Amino acid sequence: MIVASLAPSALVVLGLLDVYGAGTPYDLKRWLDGSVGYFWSFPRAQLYVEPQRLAALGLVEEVREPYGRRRRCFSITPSGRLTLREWIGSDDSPAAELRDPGLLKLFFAGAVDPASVVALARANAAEHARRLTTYQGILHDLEQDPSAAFGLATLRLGLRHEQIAVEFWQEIAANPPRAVSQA
Amino acid sequence: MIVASLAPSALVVLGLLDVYGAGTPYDLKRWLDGSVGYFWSFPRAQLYVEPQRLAALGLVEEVREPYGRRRRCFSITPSGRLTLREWIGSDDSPAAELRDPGLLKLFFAGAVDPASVVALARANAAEHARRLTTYQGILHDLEQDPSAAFGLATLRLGLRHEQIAVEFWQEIAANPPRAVSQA
DNA sequence: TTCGCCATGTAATAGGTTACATGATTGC
DNA sequence: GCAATCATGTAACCTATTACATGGCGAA
Repeated sequence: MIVASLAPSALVVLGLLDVYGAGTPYDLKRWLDGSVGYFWSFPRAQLYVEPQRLAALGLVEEVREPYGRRRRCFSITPSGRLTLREWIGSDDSPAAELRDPGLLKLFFAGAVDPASVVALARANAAEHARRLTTYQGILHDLEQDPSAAFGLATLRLGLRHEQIAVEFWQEIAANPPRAVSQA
Repeated sequence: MIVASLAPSALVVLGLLDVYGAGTPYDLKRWLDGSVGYFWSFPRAQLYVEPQRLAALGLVEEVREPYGRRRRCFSITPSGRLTLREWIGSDDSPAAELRDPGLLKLFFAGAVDPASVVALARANAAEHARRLTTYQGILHDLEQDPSAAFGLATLRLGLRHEQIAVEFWQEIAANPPRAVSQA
């Protein structure tokens, strides 16, 4: 049950190597930024450390260029594939979390003036609209690609999510909540 | 610009003390679990460490029971209130992230058998349905409370979000994606 | 009055983030 | 051949999480 000891970011690395094939930390970064990074990001430095941890566990294999840059190139091992599938099949699953700083601000916005609330809402509406546009672009690309069925599925949830976020913040901007202190 | 040096969880603590008043780490835990914890959680131990960091910065004040349990009770200072408002008004805002382990699994599920995908989808649909019910209960409570306008607003986004998540996973369960490998 | 749960705290560790430092490539 | 950008790596620091250890309090 090695899977229990792995943090989500480790599984992300494993999954990326499984889906996209072998790659350097920089490849991983690009793959991450263009896919799951939209809902589960972490900084680049992780992508140098994490594969080495996985290599120590035998879940990925490191091949280093013998000369020149001596770049590290990682690939998933059979044992790594097994672990990845074990994780996908396991019914352990921590609850999903939204992790939205804007929403956090809104929750605590009872004590700021309404104009600031409106500004907050407008900024968030714009940000989510931008994200929505990005997703529509990706949708267009992925629809061409029959091997991208799973990426497409996750993207569709992202799209709906951004749509309701845009609506939500527009409503807040149009009609900001007013805290009425209890008498 | 002290606000720039504060992690989101620090602001959460500050916000909770602002909204709910003075409290012990355990109070903070209960408040967190019943409100923003649904979309921005962290473990209890943080709630012992974080307030002390904030106290060192002068943003909260610690009063310790002189005898008995010698519990720490924290309250927000005027400087803390200022910082909180500064943060809410600031236009720095990292992008929202979904942080959904189930979605992560789905993204990488191209290589597992369809039955596992269906199981994953059913489990997630059930989990989100449960969460939806929880939110509806909270909605019922908050609607009575005129001072809860901002909590109510964030809750409404949570509700819509859970609704689309339930629909999404039901659709996946009914019609799981099939990866067609490229020829 | 003792058992069990709620509450409280801390220490050690693992994980994530920032910051620094430098090396290759490509376009001009 | 030089500048700009892309790419690579590491180390220090800070944050978050787990694990441990204990204390009080209420119900049987």
